Amino acid sequence: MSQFNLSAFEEEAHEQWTHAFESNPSALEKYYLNVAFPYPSGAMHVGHGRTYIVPDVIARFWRMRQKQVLFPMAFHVTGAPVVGISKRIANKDEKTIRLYRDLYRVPQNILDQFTDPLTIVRHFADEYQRVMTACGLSIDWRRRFITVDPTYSKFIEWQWKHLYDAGHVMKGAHPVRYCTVDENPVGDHDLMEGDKAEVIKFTLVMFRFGDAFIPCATLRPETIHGVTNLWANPDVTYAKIRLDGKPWIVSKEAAEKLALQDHTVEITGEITGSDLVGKTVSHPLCGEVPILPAPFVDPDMASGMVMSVPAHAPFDYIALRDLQQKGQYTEIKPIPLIKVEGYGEIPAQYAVEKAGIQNQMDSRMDALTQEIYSAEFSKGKLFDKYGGKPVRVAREEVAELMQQKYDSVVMYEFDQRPVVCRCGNRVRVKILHDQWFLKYGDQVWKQEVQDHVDTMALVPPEVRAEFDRTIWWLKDWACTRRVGLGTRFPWDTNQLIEPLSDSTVYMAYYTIAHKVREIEPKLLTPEVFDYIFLGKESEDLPEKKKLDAMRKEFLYWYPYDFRFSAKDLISNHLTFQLFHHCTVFAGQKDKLPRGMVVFGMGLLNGAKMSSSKGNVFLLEDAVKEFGGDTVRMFLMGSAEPWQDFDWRNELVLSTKKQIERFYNTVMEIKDASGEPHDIDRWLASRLQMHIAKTTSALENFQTRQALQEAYFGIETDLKWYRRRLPKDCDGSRELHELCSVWVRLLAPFIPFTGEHLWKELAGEGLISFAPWPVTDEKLVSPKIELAEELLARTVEDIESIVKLIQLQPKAITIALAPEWKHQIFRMIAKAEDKNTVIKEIMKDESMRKRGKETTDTAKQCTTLIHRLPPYVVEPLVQDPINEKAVFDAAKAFLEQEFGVPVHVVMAEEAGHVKALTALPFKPAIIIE
RNA sequence: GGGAGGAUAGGAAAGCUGGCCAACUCCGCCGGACUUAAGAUCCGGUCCUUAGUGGUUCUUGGGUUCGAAUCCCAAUCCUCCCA
Repeated sequence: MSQFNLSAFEEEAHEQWTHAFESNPSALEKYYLNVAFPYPSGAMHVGHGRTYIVPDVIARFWRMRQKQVLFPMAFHVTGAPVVGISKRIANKDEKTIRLYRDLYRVPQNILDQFTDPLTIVRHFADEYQRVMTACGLSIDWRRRFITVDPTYSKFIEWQWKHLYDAGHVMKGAHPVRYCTVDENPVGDHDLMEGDKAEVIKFTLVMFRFGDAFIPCATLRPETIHGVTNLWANPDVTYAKIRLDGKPWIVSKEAAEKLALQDHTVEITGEITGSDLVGKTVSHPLCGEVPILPAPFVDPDMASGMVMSVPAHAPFDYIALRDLQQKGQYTEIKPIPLIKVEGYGEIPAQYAVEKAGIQNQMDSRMDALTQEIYSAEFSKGKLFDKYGGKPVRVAREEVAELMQQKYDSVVMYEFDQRPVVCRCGNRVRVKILHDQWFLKYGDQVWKQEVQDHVDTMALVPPEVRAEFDRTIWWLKDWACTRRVGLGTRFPWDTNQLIEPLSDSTVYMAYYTIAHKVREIEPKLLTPEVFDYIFLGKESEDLPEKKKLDAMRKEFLYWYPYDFRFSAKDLISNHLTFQLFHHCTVFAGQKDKLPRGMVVFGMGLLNGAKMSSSKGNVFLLEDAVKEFGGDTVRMFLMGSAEPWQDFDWRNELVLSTKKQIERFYNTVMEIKDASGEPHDIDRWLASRLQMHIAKTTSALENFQTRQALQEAYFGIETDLKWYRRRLPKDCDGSRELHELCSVWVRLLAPFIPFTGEHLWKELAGEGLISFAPWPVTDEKLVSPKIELAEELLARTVEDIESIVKLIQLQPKAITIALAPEWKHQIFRMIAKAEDKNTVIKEIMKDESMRKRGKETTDTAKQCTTLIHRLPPYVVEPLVQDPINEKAVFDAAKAFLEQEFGVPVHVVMAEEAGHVKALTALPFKPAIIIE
């Protein structure tokens, strides 16, 4: 008998699988599923494993259900990250090199070539394919592509033409990080410092100083009425400028920044901070306020001038208090204008005093500012005299008003500093005007998507709410970039299509990916794709024969049936692709996606997997160490796909033992040749149920549930079966059929072991294509199962009693309930009104004669019926079993189990008080 | 801060259209059988208690109900997305 040797099985299977999963249109019904393709910038870890193994299990399942299954894979290489990686490697960045050399184990000679970004993604794309294959993924690799293939770019151009024609692509202005030395926008990877910094939008409130404006930057324009003064840094020399022709006073840094943000700036002079201090400016809405000195004012923050709202800003409150404690400006009082529960009259004062903050240098100031900011934003309301609106509403409205009527302008600034370019220069915010957007904000477009989502199958159902929300929350999306790999933007070839935007309809491209390569890219005009995907005829189409073949593929496969992805992509990619499908296939509802399955995230030993933190376990290592089947079965069995899952090496080991146990069991019993016994009928009946349950679980993507049934369910039954076999009897020859079913049910999960066992069982062809087991109704026998359940429950009861009394039993008597108790049981179980059922029973003379005995039994039966599962009670009512026959038949078994004589008697004949407690389905047990 | 989803015994995880629930299943651990032994396998146990029973449980605190892990409210914590 051949030994369990997973790696040998894997080798065997791989040989037979080469090209086996290449899938072409056929007479069979199709099933097309796909996964969000990977960005191959590093090695695969076990978290990736599950993302691709789940769809593979589903693919294998439907393939065995005799569908024509398409499971393709490609690689997403568009975007900037690898460009950054290659630069860092070129710059000999230690951290990056360590990651690639030590964690991902890239050989030095290849690492040396990683200064070219394409080399990185090509290397890891190959590695992905190798590891995916090692995991047994049944992918049609002919269709593999990467997103910078020239043919793919042509496809993207076609797709974008449709978006553009539909009016969904538009040009606009957009603030970006910008390096004034490189004269280029700056991506994450180009930053030396400040990669977390975000661009935020300030409103500049204009105070009038003589004929000039002094702009103060604020995130809280709604507090304008609470301004008591301005702050200027007395140690700073400010610039007098003409901004768009108007005189302004700002910091020198601000002058430089504003010039990048759509303003013409001309420096006309200087004025020191100390010259400003003590002067007054006129408030845009009301009266005059003074300029006070404040060393904390940073000239490099926004305009370099700050408006002070001491009632609501802790910094302003403290700065003012400090001055007043020196006896200065004592006439200034904070002006509260926002009411917020739990913060007293003057929130900033309340919070500062409650925290016991002494001065501006206190380290808690930032947190306190954030706290007030949040509290007021979420719960605050303006005083009635200022409109009485909630802060979150008023903020927008006031900002709008200030811009419309009071000369306010918007200024963009980073939320943290410094932000420094790799070249060493400071990065600024610049407004670019040739930025292109996808108008996801378009209400009509949203509605189209919503209408379609309503018809889609979403798994698990809970994610529907998140899709719905995302559709309506999406705003216009900046869809072009200047740096990275990708397809050139057709309407501005200096720019590239942004990575999330170029991978939205590629599921359609898969259908033709292997054939479109045969055509020269330059021939792939939009008309060509219009023909392939939309059936639009036009003159002079090249290579018509090939196009027809592709058209045929597309029509056969599309739309896809299910797309699989982790849940983090719901709010971008998964929703984007629906927007794009709705436009590209406008008017062809039958080409829109049918369903999606959304996964949970992966953990490693309870912590988040993260390559940068080194908390990863490479999938390849896992496969080598434990075997492909083991990795698959562990990942599928520990949680359902949509749950987060945790990988723990010590748990995986026991999964391997389980596979081995399965293998050994099958090898042991497959050639059994005994005559069938009664218990074989039970086993066959149970098997039908497991087939049905496994099937329905897989139809619903419940991999764990399916394994539960297919593996443990059958294993448990087999144990009982073998226990129940008469002494010295081997299993019957019917076990061969059970093995055949069992191996097929598990084949989607453990295909390597599956293929090997299939051969051992003399199965035809590859198990990967063998027909999925179907239930045979003829073999289903609820009655046999029920009888067996009665026996098993009784055995359990006997065991628990034997254990409790701690005596060595000499004999066991099983006393069965008399027929009249069965009658009561049935009447109660059937009765709709439990209150009158006793009366009903008492109508019977023979029952009445028994008196209290009857009522007691009725009570006990009521309790018992409650305790028994419906699947037991129901058949007992419909078609009672003959308990005597069951136990008589099992007498030998029971004696063998307990090693003492077993007597089966009717309760009346037992002559023992305990016997009187016998109930239907619950015989009395007397142990001597 | 906004949104979506979670929290179940040592670990993972089912149940969650209210009564089949002391709560499926797997792992771990403990005991027994087999074995020279280990491993594997099989049997049993694994909240407390007990002739097959009863008690206290499903993050915490309230509520609805004859009855709640399951429904409602609040709090705490976790995950993902956006800000």
